[in-house]
Amino acid sequence: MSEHTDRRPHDSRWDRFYRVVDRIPEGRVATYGQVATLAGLHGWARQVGYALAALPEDNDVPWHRVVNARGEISPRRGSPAHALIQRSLLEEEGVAFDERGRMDLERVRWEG
DNA sequence: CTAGTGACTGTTT
DNA sequence: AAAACAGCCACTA
Repeated sequence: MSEHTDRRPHDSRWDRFYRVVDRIPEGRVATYGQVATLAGLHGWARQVGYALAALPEDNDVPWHRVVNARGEISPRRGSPAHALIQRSLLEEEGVAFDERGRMDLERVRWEG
């Protein structure tokens, strides 16, 4: 992000995550823990979710390519609709889901 | 400062 | 294999 807008405290921190998410290729996914580790912050998986939840609607970050370690889309408490949108976006990129709503991480996971 | 919360994860039931 | 537990860390009120 811009060096001039670092005044918001979380931006500099969360930007580390956004940077990593931004590198996930189309048709691939990464787990929250993976994003945290690649950002050099092992163990901050929960914060990755928190950071993504704080994204504005008009963002360029491929937030939909981040899933949980079970290979499924993490359920939202507030808006279930967003999870459905995420699944649609992934399916558009060719990511397949089984009848239980899970994807094959071995196959679609981005290794970074 | 304490307590509650969450788009998490690895371990144990 | 699914659910429950217990760590986990920053943000908010």
